[in-house]
Amino acid sequence: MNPPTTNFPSYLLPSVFNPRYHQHLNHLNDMAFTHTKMLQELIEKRSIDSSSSSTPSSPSSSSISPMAATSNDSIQQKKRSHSYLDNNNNEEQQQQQQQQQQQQKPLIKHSKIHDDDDDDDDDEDDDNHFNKRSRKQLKPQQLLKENNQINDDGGEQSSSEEEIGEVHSQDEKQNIFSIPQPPILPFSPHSLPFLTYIQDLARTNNITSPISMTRFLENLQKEFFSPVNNASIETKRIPSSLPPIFSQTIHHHHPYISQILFNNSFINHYTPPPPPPPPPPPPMIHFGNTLSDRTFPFRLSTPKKRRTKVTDTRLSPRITSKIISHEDLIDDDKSLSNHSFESITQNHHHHHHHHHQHQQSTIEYNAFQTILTSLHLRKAKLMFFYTRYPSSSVLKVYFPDVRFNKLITAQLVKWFSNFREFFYIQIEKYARQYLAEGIRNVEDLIITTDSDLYRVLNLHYNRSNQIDVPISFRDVVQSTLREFFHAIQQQKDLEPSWKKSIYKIIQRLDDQIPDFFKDEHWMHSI
DNA sequence: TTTGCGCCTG
DNA sequence: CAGGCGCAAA
Repeated sequence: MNPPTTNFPSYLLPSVFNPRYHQHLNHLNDMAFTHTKMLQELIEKRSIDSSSSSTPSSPSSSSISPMAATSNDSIQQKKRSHSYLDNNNNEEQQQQQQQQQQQQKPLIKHSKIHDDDDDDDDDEDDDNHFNKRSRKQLKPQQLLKENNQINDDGGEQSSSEEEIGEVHSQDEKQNIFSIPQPPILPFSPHSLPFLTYIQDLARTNNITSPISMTRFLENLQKEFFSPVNNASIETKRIPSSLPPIFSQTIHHHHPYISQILFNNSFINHYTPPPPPPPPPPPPMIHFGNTLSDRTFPFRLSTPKKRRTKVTDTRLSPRITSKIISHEDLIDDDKSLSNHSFESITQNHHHHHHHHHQHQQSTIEYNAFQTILTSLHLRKAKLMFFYTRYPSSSVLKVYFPDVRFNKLITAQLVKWFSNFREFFYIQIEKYARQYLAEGIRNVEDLIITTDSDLYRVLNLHYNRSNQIDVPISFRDVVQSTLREFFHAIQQQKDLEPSWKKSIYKIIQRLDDQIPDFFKDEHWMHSI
């Protein structure tokens, strides 16, 4: 099993031509620059500190409350029953009935005949849809049965276990010597905040003792690896052969550092990746050997249990199950910046008044949100007035205070998916309603800001009603309504995925999101 | 085989 | 809103 050095795996070749690959590389590049710089500074600082200041007196091994302070402010989950009138089959019967029972709804505009004003949420069953059958329209595929989901997980776990498994064989690197300095790396502008963030962290936490440094770096490491959006896939392929040029810096240092440095070179030179060696990953190795870290139980042998509930919002599409299997990666993704460093200080029995200071600085760090708050949710809802189908890149731009990782991105995407779902369901409901009322032409469907449909939508995406709903949204609603109306009228809804075409049309109606959405101050004002 | 998306459910 | 699931494009 000698690792071939010259020919790189063929499966990597096609990906080079993938646009996303370049995009990904760019991002990885930025990350690598930042990490390199940060870690170099940290290393310097550590060497200085550890040499000058003797080891801290109190090992304080016991009683580390890992993160007892997980706040669970759960976002209020309101459940509403979306009833769903689906009266496609017997149009005649229904029309008769419905007209009898609710012929009073005259036109689209100003149809607040609804006895009530308050029950915006559940007004969906105002009209009796006796035929409300389950939403599930039998898909043709369902004939294929679902008996085989056993094999499903079998392939999953096998596929991606080593996201960070590349740490290994530092022996190779140790053999080399004599390289002066790591290359000066261009500084990525948008990584600046993160860098300062780390610097502040180290400074504020008074990283003077080796042990605290160790923990600091460990946390750092986890923080780095977890958020690597999409990057980990590539990263894990990076082989062990480390260019000599970096060896001095990293030699006898934490594997992560060498990894970062190597990534850097990899990205910079676009070196074709050598074959991926099967790295038996010791996920986290102690930082030096002189340290008394043998004693600290931090999380070297955590039993890897999957977290049941995270602080607040969380989501995991199927990928999560994979990621979670390496859970240490994302484990404290959300709480890391908040709690872990606090716990460090606490571990030293320094429950002093400094605590207050630490908390304050913690708040500052949160300039980089690692979780999505209810504020973000509201903001996302408002963005929905402009964009129904935001790309992930757009989301990144308009949530500058959020440090994106796979889960965050997935969660945001899921939010908009849910927004759309509600949006379309409401519109479909009204379309059927209007159709049942006897409206014939789509031209008669006119949405105003007073329309019930519009009001319902506005209520859900703009509760406080304190924001500016763009006029364009009205047009979108109207267009969507007409599309649904027309489709239903043409009995298109009997076809399997008849909504698909509508979605495509609506997708083109996305507007530009105003820039003030990027302003954090503005966000906090809503 | 791996992502992304839509549907459904709680 | 979040989790799960299945299909299908990549």
